[in-house]
Amino acid sequence: MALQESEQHEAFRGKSTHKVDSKGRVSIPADFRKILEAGDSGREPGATASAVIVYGPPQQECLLCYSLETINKLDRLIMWGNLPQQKKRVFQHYFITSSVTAQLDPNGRISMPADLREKSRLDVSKPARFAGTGTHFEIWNPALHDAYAASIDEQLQSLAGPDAGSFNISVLLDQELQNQQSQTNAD
Amino acid sequence: MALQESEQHEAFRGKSTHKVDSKGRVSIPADFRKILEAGDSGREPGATASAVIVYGPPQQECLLCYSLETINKLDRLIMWGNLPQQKKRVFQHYFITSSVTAQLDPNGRISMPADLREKSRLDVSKPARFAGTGTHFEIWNPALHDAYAASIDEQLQSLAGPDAGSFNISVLLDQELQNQQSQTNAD
DNA sequence: CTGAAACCTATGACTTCCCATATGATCCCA
DNA sequence: TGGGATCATATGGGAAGTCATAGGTTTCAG
Repeated sequence: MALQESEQHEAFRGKSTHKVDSKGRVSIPADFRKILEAGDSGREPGATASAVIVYGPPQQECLLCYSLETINKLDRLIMWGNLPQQKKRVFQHYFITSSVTAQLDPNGRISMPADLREKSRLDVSKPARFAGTGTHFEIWNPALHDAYAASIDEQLQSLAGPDAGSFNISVLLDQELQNQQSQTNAD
Repeated sequence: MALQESEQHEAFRGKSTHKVDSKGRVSIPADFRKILEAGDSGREPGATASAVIVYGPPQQECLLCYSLETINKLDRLIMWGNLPQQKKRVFQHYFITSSVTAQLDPNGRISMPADLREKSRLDVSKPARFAGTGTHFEIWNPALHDAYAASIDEQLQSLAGPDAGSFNISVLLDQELQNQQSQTNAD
């Protein structure tokens, strides 16, 4: 796989909530900003960093934000990679056609025009939730993201099993690591 | 007498209690700190180490703390590993989205913002319990950790059986080791 | 002439940085 | 062996800086 650990900058991690102001602008969390800056090294000295915002499919009511570095890798994979035609066309449509490049203003904000706000169900003068997911981060309507988080909690319950009295999520993860380990050893 | 002196600083071990100060900062136990430093080898010379704090699921009222080295392994597993979609989403949500990177201050403290303190039911100017659990360590409200310890005692009773007058936990472990042994031999 | 977008500055809240002090453990030398 | 010196650690607080947010002003297109 092309996106590998070697050149990987720090991952987008953590979540926070920021208000969309009356003009539709919103601050990017400072630590995300730093990753975007590191991933846009070719910009003019003194210029602010850019990010690429992907609208995503209709069912998914949030925006996906990538650093330039990461989106360039994806672009290359989509354009020149050895993908099946159908996947290629789908990825092309979402990651290239249905996306915009947004440059941060000097205060570290991006301005979200009406269609972007509509897509993510965000309103002027209302809060927006930023959620880091490693390779990229997402912008959500806080209520929708809370609902998503609740569904994750339920899924965790079912993964943990019925007899999990005071179970610990790291136990699940340790199990998974053991599986990987034994698979690797079996190879 | 020394057990296995060679790789002693691999595992987080032991417990201790430190006060959260009026600004929400708390000292990391010195031996945990050393492990975090060893697990953050890529940092600038002279810079302090970082750790990643995971909020964990709602039922679990404590914080999970990982070294960068360990969390990077987890990140890679989650982002590019061959996990079932559901597990991938659950782990991504907890270990990446519901986590923060915390850099230690020059005195070896981390600062816990209000939401972190809320999650772990810790208060400003009150003590916090640190508990090493091998791969990571946990930060607890001392009273909750005492309750947890009591529940472990009960579980031990039920494992030991009703006739356990003056029984010893090492007996249980020895049984387990025997099981492992005979399984290995059977292969 | 109007509305949207870009630009600049200001401010309060909060976080980080730096230095100071207390307390205990370890070491060393008489 | 005792007693002081030295170091590591835990804790406290003031000052400086960062960040999110709120304005206002300018620019340009339609």
